[in-house]
Amino acid sequence: MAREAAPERRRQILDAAVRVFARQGFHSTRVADIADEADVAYGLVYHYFSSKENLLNELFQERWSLLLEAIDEADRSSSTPQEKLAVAAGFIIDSYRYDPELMKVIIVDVTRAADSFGRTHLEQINAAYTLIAKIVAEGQAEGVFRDDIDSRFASMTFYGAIEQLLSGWIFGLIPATDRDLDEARGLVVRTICEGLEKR
Amino acid sequence: MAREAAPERRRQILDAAVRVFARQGFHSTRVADIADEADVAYGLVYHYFSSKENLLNELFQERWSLLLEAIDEADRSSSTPQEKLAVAAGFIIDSYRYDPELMKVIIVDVTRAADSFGRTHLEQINAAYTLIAKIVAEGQAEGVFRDDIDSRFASMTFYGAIEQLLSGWIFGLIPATDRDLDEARGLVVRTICEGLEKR
DNA sequence: GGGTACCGATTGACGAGTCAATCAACTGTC
DNA sequence: GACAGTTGATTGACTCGTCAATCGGTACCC
Repeated sequence: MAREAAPERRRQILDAAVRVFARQGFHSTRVADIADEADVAYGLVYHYFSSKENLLNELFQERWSLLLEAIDEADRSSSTPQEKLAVAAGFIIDSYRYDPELMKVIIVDVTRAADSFGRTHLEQINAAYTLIAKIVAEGQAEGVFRDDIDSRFASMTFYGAIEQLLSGWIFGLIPATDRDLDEARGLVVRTICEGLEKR
Repeated sequence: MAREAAPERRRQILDAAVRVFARQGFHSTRVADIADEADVAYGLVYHYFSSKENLLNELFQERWSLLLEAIDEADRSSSTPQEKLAVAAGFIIDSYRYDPELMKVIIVDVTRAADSFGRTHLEQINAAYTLIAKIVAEGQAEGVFRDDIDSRFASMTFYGAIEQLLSGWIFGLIPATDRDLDEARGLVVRTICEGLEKR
């Protein structure tokens, strides 16, 4: 294998890891599988990453930090709380749209298994919930949202609804055409903000 | 170890498995850990169960079949769709209340990793979503629920919201006193049915 | 004595991580 | 512009711990 600039090789391995993790799940992928998928020698994986778990961490951090920024940005630049939530939901759904494999890995292997690895992930994950709770709380302060539902509680509900949609797409339980993804954003937000009942 | 009637021994091992799986996660528990926790010889585990995975399956089936029954029962015996959803939510929340360890195992190790094991679990899991969707669809047919939100979609949202609450409790991200659990049922249902907006 | 509960040492596979060797590209020197 | 020395990328065979599952056996009950 010809020499490459280090950053490219690193990326090549990360990308391969996403594909393999998505296909087999973290626990049943051998680092040999990753090396094969990346077309790289076994040992090289350890030249760039300290362990298999480290590889997963990098993937998670890379995407999750974008998510945190996006939610924060939504809070700062959108007007109504409904719109803020819509932007946040849109970002998550688009993350799935453009890199379903990465989102599958994050949801199935990280988000869920959050305490088998160190508590580091958990703090990051919780940060997202907290940002969403902040949006809800602001909506309540403005008098747009009812205040008999705890903002933290509402934030869990909102995030959970979205994550479940992704799970549905990931496991093939609900249709995931481009059109479905387009509609999903509005549907979650409407469900959570306006409710299922006729008004 | 004295001889026992087979069903008791079996139960003893299942109960131990729940505790260990909940503590360490499925992948990092050794069957020796389960045997120790159950105060039973290593080999006895294989006398009653064909594999470690089989043990997990049994635990899942045992609880999930009750869940399916409960939702079905809710649909048949409650009056309004809101109340049906409340009964379903209540069952899941109470499952956590009375056996948080089992629910942790089911959510963290089964529900999420649903396709690394055979597709069997997935069908069972999907059956629950389908039952909930049925309740929503009936509500729509009665004119109680709006019909511009697909029932299947609404069901994912509803279930996802509840599961996320359990996750929050499991990972210690939101308070889980008895009072919180009591309130949760009404809160999810109100959030999903009535929405966050002031009316 | 036949069947069932129970025991735990042993086996065999598997897979993460190591390491010594090789190789390709620079860097400076004359 | 060639040659030696240096650096760090790349290789993959090997080590070494781990663990699921097996198996040959004993104890007990009918």
